[in-house]
Amino acid sequence: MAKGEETRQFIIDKAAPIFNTKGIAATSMSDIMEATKLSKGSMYVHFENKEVLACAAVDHNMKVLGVKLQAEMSKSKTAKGELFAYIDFFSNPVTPPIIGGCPLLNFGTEADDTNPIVKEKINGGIKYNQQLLGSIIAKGIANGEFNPNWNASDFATVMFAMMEGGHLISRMSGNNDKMQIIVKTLKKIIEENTL
Amino acid sequence: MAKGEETRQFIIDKAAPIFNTKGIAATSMSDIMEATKLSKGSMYVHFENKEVLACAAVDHNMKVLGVKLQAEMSKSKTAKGELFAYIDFFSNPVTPPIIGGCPLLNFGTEADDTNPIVKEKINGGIKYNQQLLGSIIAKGIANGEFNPNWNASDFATVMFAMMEGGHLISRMSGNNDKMQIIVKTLKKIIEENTL
DNA sequence: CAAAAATATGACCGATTGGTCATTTATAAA
DNA sequence: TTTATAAATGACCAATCGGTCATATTTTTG
Repeated sequence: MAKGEETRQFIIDKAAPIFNTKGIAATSMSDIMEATKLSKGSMYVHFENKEVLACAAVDHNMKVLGVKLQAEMSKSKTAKGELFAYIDFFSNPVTPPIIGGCPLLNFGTEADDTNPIVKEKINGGIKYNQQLLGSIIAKGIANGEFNPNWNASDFATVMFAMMEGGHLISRMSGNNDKMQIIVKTLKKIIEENTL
Repeated sequence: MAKGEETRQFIIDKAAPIFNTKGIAATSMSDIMEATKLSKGSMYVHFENKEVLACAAVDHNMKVLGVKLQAEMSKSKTAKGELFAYIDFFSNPVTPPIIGGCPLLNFGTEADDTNPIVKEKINGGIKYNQQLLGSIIAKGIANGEFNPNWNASDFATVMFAMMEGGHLISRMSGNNDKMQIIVKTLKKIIEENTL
């Protein structure tokens, strides 16, 4: 990797958790300078402005989270195991897989009415998650693991929504109790549809 | 109402939707000045700083939403009717009851790691919603409307989480399709527990 | 109506914002 | 090793930020 690209990645690595924690608007270029110990001029060699850096940070957060998730899910052999791995991966919002919590929730709500580019990135991330879950269920049905009358697409939507909602509740209360109820409920539904 | 209190309320009325749309960090006092057509000095007669105004705006958004919700729910005579009214009230995230969408989601995610005061306000709002739903179900069970084995508290949590998650999904995609799936699923569960 | 108190104004403040650029330093190519 | 290219620096910029305050105006009180 060329020196330039190396520094660019280094900046993104340091910036991503800051943006995910403080939000885009509340994160300043000085915050990134402090975290990277780089000069202001150097930042602008690699990113033409704050918006571009923020977008790169959004992408990075989603990618890192996706890679960690896949690493966990790939340990499972069955469709049911994969769904459980997905649930377990996100079952602890107070100490989440990446600093700041779910980037879809964080950047999504901030970008909603103000940043169409980031909003579309988040929309893509949400769709990806729903499709991932839907295809696992479809695979499980094809496998003979799951009840063939189970609506894969609908449950994928419901499951994703419950996880995000549970994430919000638990982060606000500061403990994972409510998320555990979500986890328990989802696993029960999956069990009920397991043959 | 004294003149001072009148102006204070007027400022909050104008500021609340702006904060709910842009977020606290991204909303400037100039934004409020422009919306109210008041001078900067006048703002600081009624609010000692931006943080105090933002808190008042958060409270206001939650209160207005709560009043509108109660108005809809009070039309129902049965517990099932009240739950359906709650669901219908939030069933259209693209054109939500108040400008900017759900304040619990908006301010919650922003305040999460940065603003403990607002965070606690949102935590209170979330608890209130769960308790509201839980008590309606409990009432329905006492009534003989609902299956007495239904776990009121757990379903209240699940329902609230699904609504918030669905809200996020639909606002990001810009249409209510996924929220309709959430609505359909919740109503089906309620029907299944109706005697 | 007059005096006192509350409210509204806008110029002004220091600090910080995102962003630029001439210059220096380090890397890559010849 | 010399030369050309890329990257890093930090002083600097205009604009905006949240916030103050002397002054003017309006409202309330006696």
